[in-house]
Amino acid sequence: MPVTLREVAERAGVSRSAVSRTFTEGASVSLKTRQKVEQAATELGYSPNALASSLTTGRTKMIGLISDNFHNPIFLQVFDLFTRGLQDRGLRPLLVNLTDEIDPANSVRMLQQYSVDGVIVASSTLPVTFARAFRDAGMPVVHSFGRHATSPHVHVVGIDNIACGRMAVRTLIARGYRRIAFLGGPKSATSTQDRLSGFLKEMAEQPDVEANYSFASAYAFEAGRAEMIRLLTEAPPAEAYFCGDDVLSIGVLSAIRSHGLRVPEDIGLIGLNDMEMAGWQNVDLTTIRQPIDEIIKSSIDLIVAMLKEPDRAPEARLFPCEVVERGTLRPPARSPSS
Amino acid sequence: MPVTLREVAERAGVSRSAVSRTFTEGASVSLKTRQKVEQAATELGYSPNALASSLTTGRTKMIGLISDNFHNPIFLQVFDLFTRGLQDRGLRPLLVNLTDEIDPANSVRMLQQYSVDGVIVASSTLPVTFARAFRDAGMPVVHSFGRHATSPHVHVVGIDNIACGRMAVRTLIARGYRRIAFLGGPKSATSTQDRLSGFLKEMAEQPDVEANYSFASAYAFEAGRAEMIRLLTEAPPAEAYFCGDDVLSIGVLSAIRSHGLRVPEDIGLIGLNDMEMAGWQNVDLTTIRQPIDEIIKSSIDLIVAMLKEPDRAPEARLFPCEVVERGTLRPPARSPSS
DNA sequence: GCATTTCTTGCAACCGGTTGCAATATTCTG
DNA sequence: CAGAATATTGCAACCGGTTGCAAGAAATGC
Repeated sequence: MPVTLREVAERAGVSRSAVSRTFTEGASVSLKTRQKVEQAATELGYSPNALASSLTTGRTKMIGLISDNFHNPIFLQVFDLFTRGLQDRGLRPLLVNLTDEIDPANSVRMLQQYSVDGVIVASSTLPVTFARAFRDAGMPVVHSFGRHATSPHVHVVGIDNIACGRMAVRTLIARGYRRIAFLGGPKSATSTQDRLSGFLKEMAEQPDVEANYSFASAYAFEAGRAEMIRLLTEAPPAEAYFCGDDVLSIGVLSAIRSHGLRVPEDIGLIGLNDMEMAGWQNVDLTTIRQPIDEIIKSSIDLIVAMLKEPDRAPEARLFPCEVVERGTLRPPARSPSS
Repeated sequence: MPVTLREVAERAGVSRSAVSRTFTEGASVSLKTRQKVEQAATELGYSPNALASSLTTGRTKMIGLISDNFHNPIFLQVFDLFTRGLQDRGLRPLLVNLTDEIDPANSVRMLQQYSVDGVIVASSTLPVTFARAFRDAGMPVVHSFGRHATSPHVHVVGIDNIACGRMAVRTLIARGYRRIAFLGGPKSATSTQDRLSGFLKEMAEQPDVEANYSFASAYAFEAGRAEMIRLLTEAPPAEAYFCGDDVLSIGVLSAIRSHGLRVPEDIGLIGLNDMEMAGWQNVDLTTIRQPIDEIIKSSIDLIVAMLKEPDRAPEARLFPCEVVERGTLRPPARSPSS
C-alpha cells in the first residue's frame, strides 16, 4: 500500500540512491534531480519509511517513556510535557506502563527489540536499579524524578528530596508548630524514604519538637484519606502534617474535614509538588513546589545530548524547590527566636 | 552493540533461517536445532529486532495512540487503561500529543513513517474528519470517545452524548428543578455539541421548563469556575446546571461556594464522566457515569480485530450511561406527576 | 582549451530480519 | 526394507531503505 523509494525512483527516472539522498539532510544531490524526485514524491504521496532507514542509520528517533504512575494527576502533566518536548525535537515517545511489572527485564528486552534511541524513566518511586538495567543494556537513559545519588550510575534529573524534607520541617517550625508528623507515600518509594530522612534529620536538630511519621499505601487520594482517618481515630493527631505529596494531602484534608476538624485552625498541612489542583479554591493547599517543567525540559535536553555522546558521565541535575503559601498552614509566628 | 541473528546462527552452527524460524511462531524447526539455537541465543543475550522483521512481515505491533487532551485528569486513567490493554496484547503505544496541532496531516505522515499497525484516536472533542484522515491513509483506526454517526466512515467507540443530554434533563426534572441550564465544554467539541443537542431536544418536550445554556472555554477546572462566576454575577442563576463534564463541574462547584451559595440547597449540579475525583468526599458530585473501562476495552478489541480484517465495515459501538447519585442534587420529588 | 578539482550519480553491498523453494533427512506404510 | 509421505534445512531473494566507492559530469584554474 504505501509508496516505496523504488517507485519514486522509477517515476523520477533516477536511481534509488538519488531518491534516498534527496530525503537525507546534507547529502549531495543536484538541484535538477532533487526537483525531479520531489515532484515524483509528491505525486505519489511518498514519505520515507523511518524504520527501514533506522536499520542502516541505527537511529529510530523513538524514546521509551516509562512510568509506573498512572494514578497521580500530576503525571498527566508530566506526560503532556514529555510528549510535547520530545515531539518538538522530532522524537517519538513509545509509552511503557510499568504498573503491573516489578522486574525491568521485560521492558528492557522490549525496548531493545524496538531499538529505541534512549529511555526516560519517569518515576519518583522506582529504585535506581531500574534505570540501571537499561543502561546495562546499552541504552542511554535518564531517570526523571529519580533518587539523587552522590556518585550516580545513571543520569538523574529531579529534586533533592532530603532537602525538601528539611524545608518542610523548617516551614512548620517557623509557624510555631511543635508536634509535627510526616505522612509519607509508600514506604518502598525512594522519594518517600528521602523525604522522611530529611524530615528526621532536620527534626533531630530542632529542640523541643515532637516528631512522628507513618506511611500511606500509595501516592493517592484514598490512601491519604485512609491513613489520616486511622491516625485521627487511634490517637490525638499532630499539630501539623507534612504529606508525601499533594494528592495525598488532598486525601488527608478530606479526612480531617470529615472528622469535623478544620484546616489550618485545628491541624496544619503542607504538601509537595504544587499540582494544579493545589491551587483550586476548595483545596488551597500550602505546598512545596517542584519545578516539573524544568525537570522535564532538562531531562529531554539530557537524553538528546546522550544521543550524540552516549558515554557522557552520569550526572545528577537537581532543581531547587520552594514553598508556595496558601491556606493550609497558619501564618508564620510574629517574633521568631532568631 | 546488540546481538544479531547472524551471530546466533554462527554460534549455533546453523543457517540464519533456522534461527529466524525458532523465533517465529509455528515455523518448522526440529527440537534439536531449536535447542542449539536457544542455547546460543541465551548465551549471547539475543532478542530479535522487531523493526527489522516488520520490514518483511508488515507488522510493527505498534499502535498510534493520539490524544488532544492532556489536561483532564480523566485522561490519565484513559492512558493507563489503553497502555495496559495494548501491552497485554503485545502491542506498543506510540503516543502522539495533538495539543498544538490542528491539522491531522503531520500526524498521519509521522505514523505512516513509523508504519504503525493501527491508530486509536482518543478524544471527545476532535471532529470525525480527523480519524478519517488516518483511514484515508490506509491505517486501521478507531475513534474512542468520538462522535456517533448513523453511517460512520470510521469505527467509533463511545457513548451517545445526545442521550446523555436527555438523561441529564430528565434527572433534573424528576427532582423538581424547573429552571435548568447546560454549562458545556468548548463549543467546538463534538461532545459538547451533542450533549447540548440532547439537552435541548429533551427540554423541548418538557412543559413549563426554562432552558438556558452557555459554554466554558475548555474541559477544565478554571474554565468551569470562570464561566460560573460570570453566570452568577450577570444574572440570577438557574436552579440546576448540567455541566459538560466532571472537571468542569468541580470548577463550577468551587465558583458557587466562593459566591456564598450552597450545593445542592441553592443550586443543583450534575456532571458527566464519573471520574475518580467525583467520589472524593469534598466533591461528592452527582454525575452521569461513562463506562470508560468498557469503552477502552472495546476499542482495543476493535483495533485488534482490524489488524486481521482491515476492511471491516465501520461500526459505532455505544455504551449506556447511568446516573450516579451523590450529593449535588436534591433528592427526587416525592410524588411525580406520572 | 586542457588539466584539475569538485560535484553528482548509479552500482552494489549492507542493515537484520523473513520466506518460497528445492534439496535433504526423517518417519511412515505395507 | 523399499517406496512414499512428511519434516527439516539452507539457499537466495526480498522487505525499504543507506552509503562507500568509482566513474562520469560539471566547474574551476591557468
